[in-house]
Parts: sequence; C-alpha cells; structure tokens
Amino acid sequence: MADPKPARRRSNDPYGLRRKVLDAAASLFQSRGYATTTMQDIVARAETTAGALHHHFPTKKAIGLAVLRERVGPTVEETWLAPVTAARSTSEGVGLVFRSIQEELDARQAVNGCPLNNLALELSVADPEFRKEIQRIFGRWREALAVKLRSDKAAGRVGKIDPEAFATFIIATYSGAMAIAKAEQGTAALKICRKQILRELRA
Amino acid sequence: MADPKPARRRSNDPYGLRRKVLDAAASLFQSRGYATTTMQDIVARAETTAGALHHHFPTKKAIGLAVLRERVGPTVEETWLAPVTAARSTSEGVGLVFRSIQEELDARQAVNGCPLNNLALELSVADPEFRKEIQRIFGRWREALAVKLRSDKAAGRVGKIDPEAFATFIIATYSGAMAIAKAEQGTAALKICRKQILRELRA
Amino acid sequence: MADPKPARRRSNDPYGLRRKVLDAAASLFQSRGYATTTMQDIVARAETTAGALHHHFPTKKAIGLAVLRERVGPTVEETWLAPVTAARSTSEGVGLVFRSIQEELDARQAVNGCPLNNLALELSVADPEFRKEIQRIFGRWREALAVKLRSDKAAGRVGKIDPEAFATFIIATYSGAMAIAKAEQGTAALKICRKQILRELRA
Amino acid sequence: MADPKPARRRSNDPYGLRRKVLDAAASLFQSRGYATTTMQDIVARAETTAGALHHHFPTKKAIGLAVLRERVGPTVEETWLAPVTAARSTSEGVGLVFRSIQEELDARQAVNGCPLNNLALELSVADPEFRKEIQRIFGRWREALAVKLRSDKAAGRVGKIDPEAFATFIIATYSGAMAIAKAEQGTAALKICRKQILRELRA
DNA sequence: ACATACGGGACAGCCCGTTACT
DNA sequence: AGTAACGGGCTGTCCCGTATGT
Repeated sequence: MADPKPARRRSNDPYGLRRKVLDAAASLFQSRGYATTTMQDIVARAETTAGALHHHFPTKKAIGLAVLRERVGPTVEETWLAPVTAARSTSEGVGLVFRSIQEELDARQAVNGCPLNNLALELSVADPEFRKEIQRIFGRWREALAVKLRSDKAAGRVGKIDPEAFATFIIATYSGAMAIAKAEQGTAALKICRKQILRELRA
Repeated sequence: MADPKPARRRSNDPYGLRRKVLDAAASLFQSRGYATTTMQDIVARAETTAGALHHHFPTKKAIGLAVLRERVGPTVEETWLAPVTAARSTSEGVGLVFRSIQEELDARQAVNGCPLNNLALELSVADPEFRKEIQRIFGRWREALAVKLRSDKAAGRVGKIDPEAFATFIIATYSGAMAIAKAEQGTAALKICRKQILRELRA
Repeated sequence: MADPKPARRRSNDPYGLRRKVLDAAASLFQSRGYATTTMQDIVARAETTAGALHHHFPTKKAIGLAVLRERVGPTVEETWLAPVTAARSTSEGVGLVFRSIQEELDARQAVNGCPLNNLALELSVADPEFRKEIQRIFGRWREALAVKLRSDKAAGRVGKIDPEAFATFIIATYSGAMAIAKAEQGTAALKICRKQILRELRA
Repeated sequence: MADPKPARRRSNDPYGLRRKVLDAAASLFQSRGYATTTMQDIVARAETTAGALHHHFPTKKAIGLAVLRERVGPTVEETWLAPVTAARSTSEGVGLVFRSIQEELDARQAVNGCPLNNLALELSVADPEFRKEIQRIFGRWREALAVKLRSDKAAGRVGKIDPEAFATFIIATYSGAMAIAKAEQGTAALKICRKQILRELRA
C-alpha cells in the first residue's frame, strides 16, 4: 500500500491520444531535440503508456515523421505562408511575420529557435526519409514566397529580382536569424534581419 | 571474445592522443551530431581506449567544450575571419569565403553544414556552458566582420550601414544558407545568398 | 498511422477463422518454434485481428494446446499411423512412411523437422499440460506400431521381438533422424535409418 | 535506507566471469531453451551485471555460439567421444555411454534431454551460424564413431556394415531416445534403444 | 463475431563513467 | 600514460492480454 497504484483508466480516444502524442513530441523535439528526447519523455508528457503509444507509432522515427508532416509543416504554413499569402505585398507579409515571431519569442523565457530548422539540422543528413519530408516543407515555403514575389514583380512593387532566388534568400536569412536568436537567447538578430530584408525589397 | 585479444600496444604520446581524440570527436559531431555520437564511436575513430580517453577528458561534455574551443572556434577563424581580415574589402572577403566553402562542399559527397551552427542548434539551449562558448565564437565572428565593415565605411567603400548589424546579417544569411544546403544536400542556396549579400554591399 | 485505416471487413465465419488461426500457428510453430512465434505473427498469417483471435483462444498456450490436439496429433496419425495400419506388414508400412516423408522434404527448400519432436523438445519440460498432450500423441504412435508388430509376430513375419520396445525404438530412430535432418538440412540420415530399421525387421 | 544497496565489489577476474557466464547460460539454455532464457536470467545466475556481461559478449547470439563451442561441444566430447574412443569396441563404448547417461538422468529430478539436440532443434533452422556450429559437433561425433566402427570391422568384431552410416544411425537413435526421455520424463526409451543397438552391433 | 485501442511489463542492447591493473 | 574489466542505469522496441466499441 506504499504506492497507491495509479489505477489508470482507459480513454478509448484514438484521435485524442494521437494528437496528444504528437503535441508532446513536437514540443519536446523543439525544446530538447529529437535524439535527446526519449520515448519515456513523450509517454510522460502525453500522459499515456508505452503500450498505447506503440499502437499508434511503432517506432520513434514514425513519430518524428508524423511530427514533421502534421505539426512542423502546418506550423510553417500557419505562421509563415498564410500571413504572407494574405498580405498585400511580400514586403508587408514578411515584415509582419518577422515582427509577430519576434514578439512571441520576447514573451517567452527560452528561445528555442525554428522547429523546422532544428529538426532539419539534426535529422536531414542522418535519414533520407526525414530529409525528404524536410525538403518538401522547405519547398512549399520557397514556392509560396516566390509566388508572392512574382505578383509583386508583375505589379511593379519590386525591382528586377529572381523570385525563386530571393525566396531562398529570405528563408536563409530568417533561418540564420533564428539560429542566432537561439544561441544568443534574444531576438536582436531577428530585428536586424527583418530591417535588412525589407530594405532590399524596397530597393 | 573467444579470439585472443588484439594485443594493443601503448603509444605514450599524450599530446598526439589528445589531438586524435579532438579530431575524431569534431569530425563525428559534425557528421552525426553531439548526442548521437557515442564515446565508443570517438574511441574507435581515435583508435584508442575508453580508459585513455578518460585520462584526457573526464566527461563527454568536456570533449564537447574542447571541440568548440580548440576545433570549431579555430575553424571559423581560419575559414572566415582570416580571409575576410586579409581581404581588401568586406565584399571581396565575404565573396571569397562563400565561394571557397561552396567549392569545398561541391567536392564532397555529403553536405554536413556549418560546424558551429550544428552544435549551436543542438547544444546552446540545453547547457549554459556550451552556450557561452558558442556565443563567444559568434561574437568574435561578428566583431571581425564589423571591424572590416567599419574600415570599408571609413574608406567610402560602402554606403551608410550599421557595421554591427550588417555583420549579424551576413552571419545569419550564411548560417541559414548552410542550413538549407544541409537539408537540400546542395550548394544552390549558398550561391544565391552570396550574390545577394554582395549586391547589398555594393548598394 | 497517418494513412487512412485499411478498412477491414468482417468475415463472420467462426469455424473458418478458427481453422485459419490453427493453420497459421501450426505452420509458424513448426518453422520458428513456439516461443519465437508471436501472437502478432499468428494474427498476420491468419489475416485476422488480435481481438478476433482472442475470441477463439484466450491465451497463447491455448493455441499451443489446440495445435497439438488438432494439428500435430492428426498429422502424426495421417502421415504415420494410417499408412502403417493399412500396410500389410510393419516393414512395408514403416518403409513407405520413411520414403514418403523423405521425398516430401527433398521437394522443399527448408527442412523443419518433425512437428511433434520440435514442440516436444521445446515445451514438454516447461509445462505439464503440454507434456501430457505430447505424451498422449507419443503413446498413440507407439501403440499403433506395437499393434502392427504384434500381428506381424503372430503371422511369423518377424522374429521374437518385444513389440512395445521395438515400437519405441522405431519412433526414437525416426525422431533422431529427423533431428539430424533438420540440423544438416538434408535427408541422408533419414535414408540411413530407414535401411537400418528395415534390416532389423527382417532379421 | 529501505534497501541496503548491494554495494557490489569488483572482481576483476575476466576469465572467471566469462566461465561463470557460460556455465550459467549453458545450464539455462539446457533447462529452459535459448529463446526462453533472458539476458537477465543469465546475469542473475552468473552473479554479475548486464554491463559486465556486455563487455564479454555483445549479444545473446554471441553467448549462444560460445556455449555451443565451449560447453556443448566439449560435453559431447567428454560424455560420448572419449569413452567410446577409449573402449575396446564400439559395442562396449556405446553400451557404457548409454548406461552412464541413463543412470545420471535417473538420479536427477528432471530430464532435460541432450544439450546438443535441444539447441539443434531450436536454433539450426533460424540461424546459419548456429547451424554451422551444430553441424560441426554432429560431424565430430559421427566421425569418432565411424573410426571406432572401422577398427571393429578390421578386427572382425562386427559384420559387414557401413561405418559412416551406422555411426549416423547410432546418433539418431540416441538423439531420438533422449527426445522421448525428455517428453516422458523417464529413461525407458534409453534402455530400449541401448539394447537394440547392442543387438545389432553383435549381429 | 469481430475490430480497434490500450495497459503493464519486460526484452535485448548499449551508453557513460569508474575502478583496478600494468 | 595507458589498458581492460566492470557497474548501474536507461533506451527503443515489442509482447501478451484485456477492455472497449461495432
């Protein structure tokens, strides 16, 4: 009678559990990295059991891929692509995204960096399946920016730039700024890079 | 096990062993990451034993810090700071560095990314000591670029820019380009970002 | 997981399912052994689900016992007892059985040995219920041979032998020959032992 | 202070530990089988730790192979080959071996069967390396018997038999008798088969 | 009857660090 | 300085059985 035995109840809510597992894993991968996160960590955070987890995801890799597909990808889409697409110009959209991300980071205590870049640097070399998924997300990201830049160009809102190349440049600068932000635990780099990109978009 | 032991010989070359261990660790951290690399991997690559390794580095973390201080830092210094400092202008220096790194990557079969950024993203959040060391390297990097930009400014080789900020921007864009290069396993992003940075330096 | 579920259909054929499960289990126990075969393996081979399987067999042990009773036992009866009983003499019957089994093994790519012996060696010590069932099959086997030998003796077709003992001897030699056949992945031992037994039956 | 902490001492006796591990494993494989024996069982029986065990044997398979090479093989040699080789005739040697094994089994409470046959039936199909090792032992066994039979033949102690074939027959009959002994938990089959083999050797 | 979701508990393997020894 | 043996602990995986749902 020392430990009162958890007396776990069954939830029988497959979609809910699946969601909780992916949320837990996404959050842990983001803050601690993929390799450093253990299955047990995920189980604990998702408030489930190893057995139940195994039913939904046979391996850790399966969780990683699902996190990329169902959490990281959509996150990029929501925080980057949607605002940019909805904006009147690339300049406006990119400026907005940078600012909102910067503000969000400032409100937190720890700067964990960009979920996509974190996993990209850790996993893309090791495993082809991970790499493929990461490339897909980068590709959609670049394409959305390029589309916006093309329409800017057609409307005469930007000078003669290569839309694809400039899209890559924006992503690179943002990614690097987030890497520095993570290392410095501050958003200074983000502000600087925002300004610089906007200046060039206006040139 | 059943076979007679390999009958290892003693080398008794403390400095040589230390060097071999750091080389091995730096190479493995670069290609596989810190967490994924095991002490056994390092021992095998350095062709030594666990005991001998422990004689030089009490823990894995000690190896990590030493790699940052004695391998990653100097590497940044050699491949980035020295060429930029020696160049006639930031533009020339940065252009040269980007090109040489790009050519080196093209010659290899796998693109492993930037050693500093790899470790920065993996370790800077988890451990304050690692973060401090990483920040120090980033700081020196930024300062060297800022120095060059200030002299450019004084000589009228660039317009009115904030040297510190532009240095951060260069580092961010380079870091991001290397992250993308790692994900895409190609140097296209590197070429694009080089062009873009040079264009802005001339503006 | 991410893919929509396979959308399994219900078959509603209780007897068919039971048969499929036993066939699957018998085949897997034969080729991989009882302990090494997992419930999941059986489920997969029988093309059913864990729940359905459990509906027919509460535990793995229940499957094991059913396989012994409804598959291994009948197999011994069909391949050994029936031919021997039907033959004109023990000599003829045993000779025929050895030959047909040998020919069957030669036609296959892998020699898995005798189903009864495989399970006997693996399970008879660990579990009394298994042992009991195995003893029962051995007992029927010996009795059938003894009956035939007695009739041979009465008809003067064999010299003065102890029918029970000689039956045991035949079974032992056959079992051992099958064990060697499994280890050697060939039927040489089977041919040798057939010859030897026939010689003795004639003496 | 609830559990008094084992406070384990280091033995630093690699050969002793290795021996203890193999003894433990051989005994457990013999009584429970290879698959059913867990690493933890071996650790407990050998009174060591998982870490220490791993240093000597990286995998369970390595233990299995070492047990075959360094325990099962020598056991066959001692209990079978040495007595037969030392005997004046095959008949005497085989008779002696059968009797001594039978007496030993009668003295025990559980009949575990022949160590070689137990592992042979369990492992020879699954893994080529195991099979190879098992075949080697069977081969030496057969050869030793054949040598003795040839010398018997030369001395006119046996009729015209094929030494190799008769050796195989002896091994098969013995193996089968041991299988039955295990299933029946008694030595009756062993006595019967001894008698039968001796009768034929005299014929 | 059948199908899916889930629980608890191991399994083999391995990892990092230390201790005894040369 | 260098070597091999060893300890304790944990990792990802999986297994068997059950409970819930249709």
